[in-house]
This record gives sequence, C-alpha cells and structure tokens, in this order.
Amino acid sequence: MITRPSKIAVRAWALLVKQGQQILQSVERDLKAAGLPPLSWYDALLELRREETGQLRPFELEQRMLLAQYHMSRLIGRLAKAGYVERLSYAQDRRGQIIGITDAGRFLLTRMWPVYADAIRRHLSEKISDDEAAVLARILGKL
Amino acid sequence: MITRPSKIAVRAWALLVKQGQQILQSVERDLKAAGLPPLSWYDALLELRREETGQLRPFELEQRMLLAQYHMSRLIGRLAKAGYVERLSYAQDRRGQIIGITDAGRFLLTRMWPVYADAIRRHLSEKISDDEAAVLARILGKL
DNA sequence: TTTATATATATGCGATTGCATGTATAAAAT
DNA sequence: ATTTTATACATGCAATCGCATATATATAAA
Repeated sequence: MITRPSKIAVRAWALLVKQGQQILQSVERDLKAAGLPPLSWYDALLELRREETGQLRPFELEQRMLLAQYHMSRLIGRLAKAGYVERLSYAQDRRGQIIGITDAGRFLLTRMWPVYADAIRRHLSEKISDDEAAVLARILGKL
Repeated sequence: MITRPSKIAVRAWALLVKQGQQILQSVERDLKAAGLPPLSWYDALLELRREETGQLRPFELEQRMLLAQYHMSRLIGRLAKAGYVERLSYAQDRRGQIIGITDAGRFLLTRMWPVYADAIRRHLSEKISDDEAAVLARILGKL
C-alpha cells in the first residue's frame, strides 16, 4: 500500500517552494534595481574566490552549485564575456579548461554583497529570529 | 549604521533558496517523467477547483498564486489551449473574463496528484519528520 | 592497437521568462 | 460630458531554460 504524505508535509512542501521562489525573486529584483547582475553570477564568483587559486574546472563549479551542465556552460560564457572570469586551457586534460576569477570579478563581488546582504536582511532577517534561522537551516539541511 | 544579516541568517537564506529549487526541480522531473504537465498547471487548476463555481478571474488567480500578470495570462493560455480551463466572458466588467476549470481539468488533477504526492513523500516526507515539517511550515509562514 | 565507452564542454532549437508596452474598458476628476 | 487616470488582460521581443545532441579527448576493453 502507498503511504501518502501527511497534510503538514504537503503544507511544508508548498511553503518551502513558494517562499523560496518569492524571496529569491525579491533579491533578484533588488539586485537588478541596483544595476547588478543576477545571483547566479555572485554564487559562481564566490565559489571561485573561495579557492586558493581563484580557479575551478567547470564541472567542479557545476557540482558545487548544483547546476545543470548546459546551464554552467552558458553561465561561464556570460561571465567571461563580461570579463568577470577567464577561460584558461588545461594541459592535463585537453577536453577541459579552467575558469579563473578576474580582478573585475572580485570587485563585482564586493559591489554586489552590500545589496545582497541588505536584501537578505529585509526579506529574511527582519522576519525571523536567528534562533529560527538556525532551526530552519538545520531542517533544510536534512533535505 | 547598517546591520548586516547574521551568518546563520545568510546560511538559512541560501539553504532555503537552494533546497526550494532542488526539491521543486525534482518534483517537476517526476511529473515530466510521468508525462504530466508542470506544477504550475496543477496549482492553478487546484485554485479553481477550490471554488464552489470552479471559476475565478485571472487577477484573482494571479493574487492567489503570487504570479506576475503576464505569467498568469500565458499560463491560462496554455491551460485553455490544452482544454483544462475555458475562458468565459464577463458581462459585469468587459475588460475582464472568467476562467473555469473543465472536466478534463478536474481529471488532470486526479491524474497528477498521485505522482505529485509520491514525489513529495520521497523528496520531503521521507527525510524529515512531521514535527519538523510543522516547524518548517511555521517558520516559513513568517516570511 | 583498434574499438567501444565514458567524460568534459558546447550549442541548435523550441519553449518559457521578464520587461515593456499595447488595447480595451471602467472609474475618477474636472 | 470630456479628460485623466486606473484596472484587466495580452503580446512583441530579447534573454534564458531544458532537452537533445554534437565535438573533442580520455579511458577501458577486446
């Protein structure tokens, strides 16, 4: 026999998806309003900056960001076109390449963070306590 | 002075967006794999079915689903083209119209629900308890 | 070695999105 | 009554998405 999800599980599911989308859109709008690129640019650049070398293979970025391969390929294309990353050839495996963050990319991160942070504050921090945020993070981490 | 969001708030934010997207994509994939339309179709039809009359104005649907106007307009277009809703003219306000769910639309809901429910179960219910789901829902409800 | 298979990345194509704007009608202001 | 403004909905366009597939190289198998 099939076990249906409980009412509360369905409700949590719906809220999770809806609020996740809403809050994301809010932040995207804030960024756009400030003349800044979308969050995916920030996330990718942040992953690169976390590296000692400031570099990652596309497939590594892909895994960390949980993005589809075609999506990452195009994201890198846009970032490169805008000068925020550079594509470096990779001798050890000629199928591949290495993506490195540029100075402009690092600078973009510093320009985006204040807007991003403020958006998070207004759309999340002001509405729930840090304790609640911790609980939220713990439960979401199990999914 | 500017108050930055706390580390835990940022973490909760990131998890909320990421997990929301991941779980949504999982369910969408399950639906597609079963040859069924996307979730937005389900949501819209569900809102219509909730009504005694099975009907709503587009702008009402828009508010309930928190979708942009242009998005709703096109969603209705696709639903109508597929025969799941019908557009009825509205005499009281000739700018507007009324959207009504069809029998095919009601039947689609019954075909989608098992797949949808199973997806929620596998992607959410199996990973957190009902108590946790309740906490999740409560906190998300504050956003 | 050839040959087969797997991995890394790119891209053509049709569908969808977001934005801005268009059309039509209603309500408010003058 | 005329003009202005607001509301309801649709749509052209450019950007992006998702899918399938292409290209190139590496690895494994025969």
